[in-house]
Amino acid sequence: MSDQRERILAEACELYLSQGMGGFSMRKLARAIGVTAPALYKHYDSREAVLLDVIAEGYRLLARGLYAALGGATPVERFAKAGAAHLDFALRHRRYYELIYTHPRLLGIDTLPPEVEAQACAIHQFFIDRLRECMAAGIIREGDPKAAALTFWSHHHGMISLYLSGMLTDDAGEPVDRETFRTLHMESGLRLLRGMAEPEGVDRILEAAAAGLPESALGGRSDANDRVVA
Amino acid sequence: MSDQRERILAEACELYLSQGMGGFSMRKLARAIGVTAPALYKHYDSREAVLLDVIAEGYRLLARGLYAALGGATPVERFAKAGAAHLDFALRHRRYYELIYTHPRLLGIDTLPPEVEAQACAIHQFFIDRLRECMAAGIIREGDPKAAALTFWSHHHGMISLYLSGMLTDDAGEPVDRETFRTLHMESGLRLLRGMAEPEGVDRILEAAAAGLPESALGGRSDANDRVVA
DNA sequence: GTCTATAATCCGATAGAC
DNA sequence: GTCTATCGGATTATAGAC
Repeated sequence: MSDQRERILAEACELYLSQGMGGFSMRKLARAIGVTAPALYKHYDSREAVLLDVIAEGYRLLARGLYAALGGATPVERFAKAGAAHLDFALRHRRYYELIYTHPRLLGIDTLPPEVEAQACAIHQFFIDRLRECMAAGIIREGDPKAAALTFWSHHHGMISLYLSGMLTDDAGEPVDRETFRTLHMESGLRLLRGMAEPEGVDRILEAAAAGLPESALGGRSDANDRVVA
Repeated sequence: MSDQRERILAEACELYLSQGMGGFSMRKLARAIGVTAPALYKHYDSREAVLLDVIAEGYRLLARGLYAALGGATPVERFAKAGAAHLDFALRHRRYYELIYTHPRLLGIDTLPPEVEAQACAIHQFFIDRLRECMAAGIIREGDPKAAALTFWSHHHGMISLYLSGMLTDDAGEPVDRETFRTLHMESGLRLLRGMAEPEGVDRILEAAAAGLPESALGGRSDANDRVVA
């Protein structure tokens, strides 16, 4: 990769990070670097190519943090470090985090390059492996590591996503700050590990859920979503 | 509200729903309705005004579904119905769901109107109330209902978000279909209720997490995010 | 590799006739 | 309420000189 191409990528990241998708145009990018827009096309075929490279950079950064967790001496240490690394990534590089967890279609991208897809799968697999070895070590309840990783990952990502979207507010209705969020995140993680229901409560909830299954209770017209989702 | 204004709103939803933010322009909207762009300005002051109305419509739709859950006879039924209504809303109106859980800044909106903010808070409060009455009924472990609602909500939203962003894939790497997702969602919810860790595992994880706290393990440069977040 | 110039297209919004 | 015409601006991308 040429020096100039590196420079373009770095500045594209900076630009995206500071202004989001709205600020991401070839003209602004060129202006930030100090050249004119057509010059960029000597290094990238299109705007989409630049964006894909920014996404790939986000994955590289996340992967670097996650794999550092492998330095933990025991399964439980690696598990804790992996969770911390993922959270740190989201808090320190929130734009990259949003980019990674946004459906490519919303970014105007039809399909991600196989190399990036592979990295996304690798991250998923990384969490599965952390759960698997914690099960073997008697830390996490035995079961399907893939299913357990999904539960863990969902809770983790859900909290981060709610925080980043500004929906986590304190009693005064103001968005919580970063340190408060870290505390909430850890407390909630503990709740996930210990379980939320009273022992006999689980069955009661199961019954209620099963009873309500047949009908789709939400009375709304069926619109374009069906097409989009299908 | 005039008939035409209703028609504009309906078509704006449809347009955003099917094409995402990129497809949401006054010109495309006018074309979809069969008028010219300037005609829209007789009904809405600006593009942003239309977008805000679409968002408000999403909240109305979600709220309608959630409050139908109050028809449940017992706390546990209302809890189960509320979860099902939220999931149904996400699956049937995925664009509305994305819109509601997207930071307004990413949509080019500085501040939501107080009326919409209030509705967002009401939804959060709704989940808290469901948890509170399940605690009183001995279904959910006693504790702070607000904190418990956050855990429940995060897991719920996290799974939906991962599914909608296309990150949930089967063994062949293909995105899972809707029915498979419903199954995964229910199984994962059960795992959350029962808890993931072995009893003695919780303490081990706590130790490991506490030991790793002081340093931010993720070695990356500190970039524009800090400015954005602050 | 970079420039100027330009093509082609899209955007939000307004003025004024009907 | 809707139209035509238009302003002023943005965008991606290309052609061709240097």
